[in-house]
Amino acid sequence: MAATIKDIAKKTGLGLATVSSYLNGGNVREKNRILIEAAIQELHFEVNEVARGLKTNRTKTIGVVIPELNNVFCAEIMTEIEDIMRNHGYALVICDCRTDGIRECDAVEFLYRKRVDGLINMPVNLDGRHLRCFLDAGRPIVLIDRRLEGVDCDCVLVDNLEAAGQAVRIFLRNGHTRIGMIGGPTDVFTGQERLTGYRNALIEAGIEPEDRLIALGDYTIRGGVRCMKELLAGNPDMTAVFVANYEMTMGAVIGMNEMGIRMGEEISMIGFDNAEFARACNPKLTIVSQPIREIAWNAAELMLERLRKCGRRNEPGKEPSVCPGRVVKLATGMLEGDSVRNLAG
Amino acid sequence: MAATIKDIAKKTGLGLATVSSYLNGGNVREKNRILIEAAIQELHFEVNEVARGLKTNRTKTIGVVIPELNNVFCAEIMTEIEDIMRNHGYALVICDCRTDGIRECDAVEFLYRKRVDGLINMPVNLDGRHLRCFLDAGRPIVLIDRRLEGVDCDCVLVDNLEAAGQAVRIFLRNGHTRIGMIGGPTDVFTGQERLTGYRNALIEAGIEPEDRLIALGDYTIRGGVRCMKELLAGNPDMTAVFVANYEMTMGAVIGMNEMGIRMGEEISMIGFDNAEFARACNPKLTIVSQPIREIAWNAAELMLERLRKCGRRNEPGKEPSVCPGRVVKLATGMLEGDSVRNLAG
DNA sequence: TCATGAATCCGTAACGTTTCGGTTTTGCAA
DNA sequence: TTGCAAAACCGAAACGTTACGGATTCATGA
Repeated sequence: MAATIKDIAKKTGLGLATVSSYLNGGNVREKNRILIEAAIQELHFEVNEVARGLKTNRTKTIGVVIPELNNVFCAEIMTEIEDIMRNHGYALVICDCRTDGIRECDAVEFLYRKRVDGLINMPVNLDGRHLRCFLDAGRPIVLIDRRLEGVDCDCVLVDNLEAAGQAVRIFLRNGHTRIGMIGGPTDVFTGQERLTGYRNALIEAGIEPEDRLIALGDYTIRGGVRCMKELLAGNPDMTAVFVANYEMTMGAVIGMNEMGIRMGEEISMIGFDNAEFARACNPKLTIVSQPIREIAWNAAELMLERLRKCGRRNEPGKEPSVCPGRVVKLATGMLEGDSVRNLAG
Repeated sequence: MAATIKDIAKKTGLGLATVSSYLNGGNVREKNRILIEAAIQELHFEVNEVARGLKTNRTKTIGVVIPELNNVFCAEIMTEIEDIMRNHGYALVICDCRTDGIRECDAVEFLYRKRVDGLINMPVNLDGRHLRCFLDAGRPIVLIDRRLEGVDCDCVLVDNLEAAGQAVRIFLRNGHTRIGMIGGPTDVFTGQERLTGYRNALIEAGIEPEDRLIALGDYTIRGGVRCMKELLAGNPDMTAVFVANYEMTMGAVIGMNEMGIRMGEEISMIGFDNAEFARACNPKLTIVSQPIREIAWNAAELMLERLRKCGRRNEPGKEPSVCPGRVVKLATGMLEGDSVRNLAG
């Protein structure tokens, strides 16, 4: 039914190879170019990417495994990456592993079998075992948001230490000293880093971090609610709380609401991510904002670069990706609202 | 490098066709089955889906075009659909068109060229012109959330009239009569329907809908803020507002906050979608909730059914998808919070 | 043991590209 | 005009699978 390269070769009287060469940007004599283009028009020819893929061993497709599509941070990054990659002819196959290690393994394996050219992953598993197949095959991997020890690949992170530090210092500047934190799981990279950043900033200011002021959740709304209630119950003297991700920020707000405590008056608060939610809070919530666009741009760029240099079937001799993994670390921002009370004023 | 079907044919001494038959669930003698399985183990063989795709003219991939990934409603549906489709061996290529008609066309064309087996679309364009290529090729389409006049394909909707009606009747039951509405664009299917539902419910209760109580936004947060402020400024007697999608609900809450008006006291409110946001509001927001799981399940099931019956290359004679488009309409729920004040009490 | 139908098996020809190597054509200087 | 390198062209052989039609094998009953 659909026209093939053969048809247009026949129609133009040219050879297969010439047409193919034209399609791939090769040089073709002017009059032949016109001939070919006319034939393509007339027969509505479009190259069969599958056949091409079989021959070139590239699918022009890249896989993505993320913990939760239904999560503004992930979704926003995906939107941006998808845009960039599609402009370069790459389709994005997105797999949501629901923050489950097993599902993550399954997803990676699925994508491997689908022969995606590369993998972008916001990892849930702590070791890189689930990435083995891509690593072994020399297909490029870019990690986002979380680093993985012992896995040599590109990686885009934010400066979590500094993000938490900034938040704590805002509290300090406004006269707060009993500053609580709702942190993430200590076995998650960002959870660790943000907690460390909080601790360091306190110590720098001469304040000894206290365990009773730290509640660790699991990055879920439910966890945020629980943590906030715990902190409130256990620390009547606490005046401020820093929350280390978006879901728990929402949870913390819910928790305060349910306890009948007014944010920004009785308890000051700094949350994380999602400017929209922050604006919707009353009073407006101060948050750490992550540079979504930059994260996405860097991830896409790292991936595209790898794809450009390596990946052909018969790479002559040398291993393709001997170039070691690069790490990009980006700065976060602070979106100031009215949720931090000045104790001096 | 990687083992092919030929290798395992050679290893086992069997023919190509026999191995292929085994791989596709055909019957093979017990001893050969064992032979083949051993060879597959030993050579780490896995079928090349691209080659298979070339031969069968199926990519086991389906395309999705949505207006906004960064939108809880879309994202949640995608998560569910992805899960189901992947369990059936289908990869999801998701394209975000950012609520832009041109981008939507581009995305559909991109997916068509990528030769996805089917298309799931939450359409932005009003006519179905962007779907032409899939329609002509007889590749299945499933629309979500919005119907398209004149396009014959499967479609999963919710009962928007009833959703809006329920909201209005809750207000009425609590003694409200001056009920405002923040609606979507009238050229968007759901926008139309929800507005009609609101109007009908009022008329049914003997109240004449008034234009001054209706503000139309563009389904964005910004729009929600603007509409809420407009309504508040123009209608000092208004006691309740129904908001017709999630983003505008968030906007409306922001708007009220910024005007210093307490939700559930001065103004009662019913929003849309996203139970999490509703819980985070103070007081808890009453919302219309859409049956995400059911929407996703139905869309996936409709798609899978089409894929099962049609699509092979040389369908003998008959057009594959003569079976006309089916429309599934699902009921919404109501998640009651404390944002509707009883004027009688 | 033989015939017989059913169940398996097999070789080969596609599917639509790219690529290898060799051949023809072109443009240009002599 | 001729010579010659460079540019453009070409056919055929892959890439790894499926599917057709015919060949082989099997179990079974006479």
